[in-house]
Amino acid sequence: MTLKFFLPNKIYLPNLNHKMVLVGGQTFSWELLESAPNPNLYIGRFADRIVLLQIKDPYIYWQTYPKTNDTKFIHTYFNLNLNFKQIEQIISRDKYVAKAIGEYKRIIILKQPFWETVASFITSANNNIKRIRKIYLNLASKFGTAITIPQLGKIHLFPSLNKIASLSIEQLRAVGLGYRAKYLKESANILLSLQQKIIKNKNTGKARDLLLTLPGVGNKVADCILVFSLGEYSITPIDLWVKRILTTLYGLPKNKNYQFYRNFFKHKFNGYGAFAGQYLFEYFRTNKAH
DNA sequence: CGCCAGGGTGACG
DNA sequence: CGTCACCATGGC
Repeated sequence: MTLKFFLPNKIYLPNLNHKMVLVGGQTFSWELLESAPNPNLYIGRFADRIVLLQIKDPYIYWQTYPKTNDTKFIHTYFNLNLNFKQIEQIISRDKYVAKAIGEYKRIIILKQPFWETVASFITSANNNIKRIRKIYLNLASKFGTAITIPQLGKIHLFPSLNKIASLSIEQLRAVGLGYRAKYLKESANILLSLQQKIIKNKNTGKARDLLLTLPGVGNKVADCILVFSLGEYSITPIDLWVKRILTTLYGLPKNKNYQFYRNFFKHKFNGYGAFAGQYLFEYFRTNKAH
């Protein structure tokens, strides 16, 4: 069958590296609909909505379901209040970041819904990007409420916080979570009463301490939630790849603790270490250039 | 077949 | 505070 999508809304977001941003390492909510004749058509699954995107540089055409034309969600999600060009100028003071910016299209940091981000990065521990995305999709398919999308039929939302909290560990294991099933279940239970408090304290520094009380959330996952959901752009989550970059390219010693590497970015990029880190992560993960 | 993946936990010093 | 075995799963 032939799919013809007429997505009635558009935002101006020139030069976007949609592949690295939407199906890279910062979100696991998107799937490229490769079977459709329309190129660069993505579907995103969230707890409250399904989103269709079609990238036609410099615009992104979009629609939300079941609430249509949800401009507020799209503008928040793509962080359109930020001046990306200015941020890129600031972080370009570093030669490796400048090189990445020069060779790749624009990588932005999304502002993702809180619960989906927590669930994604609890899943991410000692895991790989392809499988994290698959588990996210499995969670939606098995436990998410289905809604009807024109031409696509029934599409499952990502399961809500309440839904995951109501499931058994055995049910969660069935989607491939492995030992992380227990962490996701227990964290969901805690978040039933803690979520609003964390979001309310997102700019105080207390949010991080609260996140660290969740099972399956350590230093790195907490930083990912702060950066990819709570708008904290001064820090950089230090994962295996970023540490590899810091020790090989920048010559930092290998046997330091998490805070040591984290502070390196915090003091170097004038409040935008998160963007610098994201460029380096995507650039060197893709290139495998040491 | 072994190795690795956007790490965290718990036990032990 | 630092180290280290262990943790499920699947792609390669």
